[in-house]
Amino acid sequence: MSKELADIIFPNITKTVEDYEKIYPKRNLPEGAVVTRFAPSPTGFVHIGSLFTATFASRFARQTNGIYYLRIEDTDSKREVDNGIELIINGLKVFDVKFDEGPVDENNQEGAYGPYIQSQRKEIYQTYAKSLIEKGLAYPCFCTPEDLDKTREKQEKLKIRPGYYGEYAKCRMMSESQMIERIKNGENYIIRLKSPGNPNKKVRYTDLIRGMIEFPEHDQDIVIIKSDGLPTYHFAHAIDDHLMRTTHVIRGEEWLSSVPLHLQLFDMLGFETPIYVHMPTIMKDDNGSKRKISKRKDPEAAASYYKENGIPSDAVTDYLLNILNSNYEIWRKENPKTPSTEFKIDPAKINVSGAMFDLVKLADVSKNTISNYTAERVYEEGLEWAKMYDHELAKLMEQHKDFTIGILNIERTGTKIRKDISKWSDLRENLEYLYDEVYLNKEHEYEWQSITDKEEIKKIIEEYVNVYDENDDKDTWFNKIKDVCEKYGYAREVKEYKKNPENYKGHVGDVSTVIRVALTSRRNTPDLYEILKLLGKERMKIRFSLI
RNA sequence: GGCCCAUUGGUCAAGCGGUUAAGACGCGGCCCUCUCAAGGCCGAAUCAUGGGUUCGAUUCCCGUAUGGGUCACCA
Repeated sequence: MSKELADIIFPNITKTVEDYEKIYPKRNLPEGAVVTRFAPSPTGFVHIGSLFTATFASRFARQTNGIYYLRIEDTDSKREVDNGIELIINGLKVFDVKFDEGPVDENNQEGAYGPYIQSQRKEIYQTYAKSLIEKGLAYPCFCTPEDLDKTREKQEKLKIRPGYYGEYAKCRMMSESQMIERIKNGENYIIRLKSPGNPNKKVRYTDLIRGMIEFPEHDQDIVIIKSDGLPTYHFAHAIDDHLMRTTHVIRGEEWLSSVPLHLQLFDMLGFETPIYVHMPTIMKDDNGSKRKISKRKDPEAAASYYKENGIPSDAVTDYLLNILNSNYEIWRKENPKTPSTEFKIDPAKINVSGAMFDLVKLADVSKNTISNYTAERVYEEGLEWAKMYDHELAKLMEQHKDFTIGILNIERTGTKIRKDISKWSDLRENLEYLYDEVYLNKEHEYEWQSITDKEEIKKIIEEYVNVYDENDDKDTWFNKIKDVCEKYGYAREVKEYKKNPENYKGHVGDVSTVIRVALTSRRNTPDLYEILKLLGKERMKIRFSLI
């Protein structure tokens, strides 16, 4: 019936929808396998919310032995960026999100359901658009942007729902011969869907996370093919997800309200509808009010922020998993060293309302993550970070590799693990004062505590130098400090001092602090015995001589 | 504004008609301890609100408020 019109609009389309059904057959996958995808615009920027969604989607596919693929949605040429595809792939790889199919770099793609770049699928979309026109389910629209603005203004004035529908869908009413004539005259046009929806009727669908949702039917004649011949998101979504045999459409909550349209599209195209999964939006606390975490205002909205700030990607993943399924935290506590991929995500446990992104909590998660690393791993990852963001530190770490690993290994083995690093940028504070070239070339403010008298300090130090032996074991070492205490009128035990404070000038803690501060100029350090052993007696003496 | 979604401590949240309303982060205190970090113990702090339904509502229903999303030839 509308074959003539369809042929005039798409004269070069020779394949049919049946051809494509054959080219992209149903996937042969085990029962329950989830086929899903990551479908970004190639802006190169990976948003924390996208990472959240991708983390869930990739694991969900993996745990069902399904497929996770990448599809690039580049139907808006205005938004593209150089190397956009690689930036996305690499940006996600860092967080252990990998694809089974899709583009692998700017020029290559893998998988049997491609091309996976929408701009390369123009003919496919047009084939389906042509078929819709043939069936009288779509039509060309000649309205200019100005025309559209005018109707919108009119609708706003009248306080009625804006849009291209009902009596406002002017071109829908046009006769076919008139359409053909205007096309032949060379007028510009786009293709619109002839929506059969009735807004007084309801559509229902069940979201995997949200349960049943009811909407009025969609009745707008939305654009499916733009004037550049490329499809709009909605049209491409229906066709691609059908042809790529997607079982689950996992995407951000912002798409929720277009579900009625998508359902309609699948129906008109004769496709089976996928299962929809709308992920909650990650929010940000902005002076007491809640808002969507934003690329423009919040640096932490970029997935790359965490790398720059020295937060291990494992920690970010752990935190994200934490807001994804709150039972993850308990699992993690019971399985501190198991790869997080072993955790079975339950989509039903995903919270519907968007979580406020909490950098403080992230720091805690990260602290635990790092505490489970070996000293070597801390060294390697820390160095990798420092090479990018703290060159001076990187140089020191490289020059003193074994020494640095030694420091990092203090209180890292056994049952009582030290947890004082939550990000690689903490490393400078933790290491710097132990490198001689930094320490020896600096004026120091000594943070003496209870014993502040210079003469007394010198006396203690001198005596300590006399008794210290690098070969002592920890007990012997500590007993020698206690001997110094006794000699100068300090209690050997803190408890003893607390019982009879009038009998002593102080206790072993005070004396230890003197040694610690004389050695490092600071009050807080890891285990003194270990530090002394790493530094050795000679360097100890040099440091003491500075006070 | 229309439509849709949500609402348990400051934050993440368990809960799914009867509970002293878990747990984690953060905060405060104590303990442990050579300092700090950690760890242990304790504490302050929560069911937005008004109606129903019910013997009984945090839980079910309706309204209100608040927050969020969405209404393009952007995705």
